[in-house]
Amino acid sequence: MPYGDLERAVLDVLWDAEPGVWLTVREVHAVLTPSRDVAYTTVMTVMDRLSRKGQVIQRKDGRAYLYRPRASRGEMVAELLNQTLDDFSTHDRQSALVAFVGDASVADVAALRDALARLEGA
Amino acid sequence: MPYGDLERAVLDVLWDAEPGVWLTVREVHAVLTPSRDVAYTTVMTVMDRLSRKGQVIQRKDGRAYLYRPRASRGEMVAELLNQTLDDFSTHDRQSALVAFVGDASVADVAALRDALARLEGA
DNA sequence: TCTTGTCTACTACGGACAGTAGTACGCGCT
DNA sequence: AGCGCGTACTACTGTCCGTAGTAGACAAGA
Repeated sequence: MPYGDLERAVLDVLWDAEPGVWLTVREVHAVLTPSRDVAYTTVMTVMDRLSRKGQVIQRKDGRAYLYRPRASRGEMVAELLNQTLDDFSTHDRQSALVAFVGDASVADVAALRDALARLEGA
Repeated sequence: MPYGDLERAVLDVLWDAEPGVWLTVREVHAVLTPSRDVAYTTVMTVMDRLSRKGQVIQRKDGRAYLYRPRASRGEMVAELLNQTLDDFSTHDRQSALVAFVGDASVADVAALRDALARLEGA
């Protein structure tokens, strides 16, 4: 698993915000805190690390930093999928995709068909 | 990245063997050793860890252990893809798949179409 | 039977990554 | 001038992985 548990939780908060909205550490912490008992500074550290890794974008606003995800959830997951494919199937990308489709749920298959159809149209 | 560099190299060796063939540590080490200067016991440790993690299957043959991958490369990569999707897109699997298809190379798109067509036929 | 070579089992260490968080310090407002 | 918020810096822990040595079991040859 790339990215830890808390990192993903933070990303989720950012992704669940309105697109284009920037959040402060305090706001993210507030969202997280009912489900996780985590210190403010911990959230800060994690968000800082995510920004170092390029997964979130940091912007200064007065004294505080504002954060927003670098890409949407879908885009970022798509990148991860590609990276997995790159890392593991140097030669054999095809058969991995075939196996993936073979295992896929009905809903996933529908989503794939749909996306491919959309390509067709464009 | 799940699995380290050497772990993947070991898996690659196992995957590149004839399907169904069991390999010894020595054999894997022999394949690896021209490209990587790595000790025999290192390969052994890695293979042992992979078997603890369930990625390879260990079978005793006399004194030595024989190893074989738990699944084919394609199957394992497909699992990883699914896991990424599960971990990250609790709600939003669809849009991740759409983004993935949108970014995909021509070859990947062809592979997907092909796999879907095969499903259709079956 | 003694020796030597081959395997495994056990142990260990260092670096990276992630969760976790305290402390110190700056800055603006009251 | 002091309080509160926010960041910067630092640090500790656990896990994963690369890396590998050493000890001990056991088989085959001399």
